[in-house]
Amino acid sequence: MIPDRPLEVLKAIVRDYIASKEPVGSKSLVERHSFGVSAATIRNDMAILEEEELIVAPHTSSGRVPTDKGYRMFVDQLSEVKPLSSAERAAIEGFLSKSSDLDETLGHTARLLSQLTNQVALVQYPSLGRALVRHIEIISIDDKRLLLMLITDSGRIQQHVLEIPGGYELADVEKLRNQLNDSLTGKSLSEVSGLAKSLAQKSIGVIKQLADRVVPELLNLVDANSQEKILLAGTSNLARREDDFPGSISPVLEAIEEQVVLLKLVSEMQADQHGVSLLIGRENSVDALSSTSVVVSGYENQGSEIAKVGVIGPTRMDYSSNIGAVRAVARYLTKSLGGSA
Amino acid sequence: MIPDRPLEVLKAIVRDYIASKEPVGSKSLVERHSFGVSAATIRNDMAILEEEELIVAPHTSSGRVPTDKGYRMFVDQLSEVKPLSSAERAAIEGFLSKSSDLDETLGHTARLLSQLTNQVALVQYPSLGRALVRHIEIISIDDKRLLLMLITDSGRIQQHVLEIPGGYELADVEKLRNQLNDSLTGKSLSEVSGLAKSLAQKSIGVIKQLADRVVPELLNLVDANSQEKILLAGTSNLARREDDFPGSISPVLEAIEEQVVLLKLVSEMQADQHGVSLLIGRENSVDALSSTSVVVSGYENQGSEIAKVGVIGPTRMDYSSNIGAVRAVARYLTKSLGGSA
DNA sequence: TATTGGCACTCAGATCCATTGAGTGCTAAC
DNA sequence: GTTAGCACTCAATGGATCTGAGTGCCAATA
Repeated sequence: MIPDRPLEVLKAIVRDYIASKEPVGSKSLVERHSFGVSAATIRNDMAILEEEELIVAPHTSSGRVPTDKGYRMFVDQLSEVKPLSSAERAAIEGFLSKSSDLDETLGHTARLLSQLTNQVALVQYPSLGRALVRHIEIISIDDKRLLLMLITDSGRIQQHVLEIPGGYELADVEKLRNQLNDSLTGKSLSEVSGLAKSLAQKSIGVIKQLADRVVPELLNLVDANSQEKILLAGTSNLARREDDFPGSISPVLEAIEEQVVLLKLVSEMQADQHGVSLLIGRENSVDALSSTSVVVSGYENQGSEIAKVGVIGPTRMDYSSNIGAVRAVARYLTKSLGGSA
Repeated sequence: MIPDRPLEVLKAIVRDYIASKEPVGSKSLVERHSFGVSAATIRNDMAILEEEELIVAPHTSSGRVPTDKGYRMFVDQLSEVKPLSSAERAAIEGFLSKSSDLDETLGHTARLLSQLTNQVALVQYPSLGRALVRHIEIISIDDKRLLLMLITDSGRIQQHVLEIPGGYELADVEKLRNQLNDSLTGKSLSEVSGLAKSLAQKSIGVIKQLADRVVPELLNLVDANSQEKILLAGTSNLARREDDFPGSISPVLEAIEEQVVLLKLVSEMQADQHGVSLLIGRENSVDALSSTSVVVSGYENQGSEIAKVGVIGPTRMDYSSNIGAVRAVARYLTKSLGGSA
């Protein structure tokens, strides 16, 4: 267990380091904060912190810098997060209320969050897996092509054009559509596969022919597209923090552009205190991201979490305000989805 | 007019500089290429090129570097572009054939192009303005909500959920939908506005009430969403070329993330030789992009250009292969759209 | 007239060295 | 437990010097 004052010293170090980017030494520490003790005493405290691997010295006889573990202790101690300014709240309200469809809402959210935090924002698309079928539609485009659509309760819409080489009768399409809707509406996507197949088998005649064409495509929509997706915004914010990254930022950018990696990372994160979850530095398993931290929060529709929003930036970030911003945006997003989508 | 040998010298300088990133001097020039003349002669030629502002010396007595004008002359002289390797062709075919809907196709295209060129790829969404209405659909979601959809011949689909506070009759919706389709299908989006409005006016009774609700939203879809959109991929490729940019890359990233700027830039470009259009360095009007070049080509649907694909990278880029890649990808994209979308 | 060898000159970049100063660890005293 | 004092370390800074690739120019050559 770390005694009280050393803990305060750690917090001060983190704050100063975040603000100045310079390793912080005992002297500047006593100058800026009023600990009521001398620099030498602080040095003793710092020795304890170093012993615990909460801080390190980049070179012998230089100031100290927090380690991942140090940041972790810092945020775990964080009792309250910086609330947003009223201007920021207004910005969120204004921004999100404007959007109409899901794509737009999420796009706006990403941009907004990146501006609010000056970090790279990420918005995960609602996972199809947990979603429910709201409606299935089949639209005639011309005499040989149909547009198949799948609409989920999270507002996500998937569509695919399919060719019916032999043409089709409108009435048959209508029938099939009704059958599909009757048996699938309200079901979760994971159930669709089984149900749709058995429906195709039970059909007969012309309808069966159509169904044999349509159902596989429907499954494709569910399947191929339940591959999740993450939206990024504000990549340039990373570049601006360039010197917070050891070599070049390019591997970092590469890693976050790699959807698969990012998705895995994000989906493994479980919300903890403040309804926000974060990974600091090497706490995440992706090597290229070892000097970044990820802050995410879940957003909900109909009371259950459907996906995550968050930011990613250098470990040396302002955790307090980023946590605040991510949490606020997640809440507004939840609200905005509950409203209209 | 520039005499022959000096022109060859220019080409050699551009090529060597692109390959080495070092200012190139007369001596290394005669070593690497067989001009059959001495370094002193080359120096004279270089004096001419410098006179014409095709090359400059970063510092007195250092090698020379091509200017924007020099690059321009170089590409204008370019008689053939580097053809893709068969592996690359195969990659394109394989990649694009997999995609089903427009979103996916364009997403794949962007990733593909960025990998092919090692540059930042950009893909413009088909402009709604020039597109034709293929189909309008109104789908009942629940008893108070409708989903309005607009499908264009380029395969782009816009949708919006709208609330009908008083509820509606399915039959009325059906009627309205038929009316809309009858009068709008096949029309260009720019005509939709007028036609839809007059249709709303001519209607009567319940249908009119519905139309008054639906038509404005339809116009919104056409309007608000005819704001165009550009997809980016491979931003990290820019970061890798870090030192090709004077200060930091961050302003460059910022500029290309700014959709509006990029759209303006791209849409002002007109295809020239090779079916490809390019802006070199300061030829573009965006200040932050003064040390980048943009290579784009149009892609088509139904024989007319609907939008552009391309790459953006440092002026010091391999124009020959990038032009080749962009052109090839644009062609395949055209083909792929013609096929199924 | 175009080409060439020769030569003095320039200047960015590397290398070396001394200086500086923030910061440390330790010890002895309070 | 705290503090003052002190010797020590080492990154960063700023000359000073050296080096070499490359230039521009000129007089000689073909």
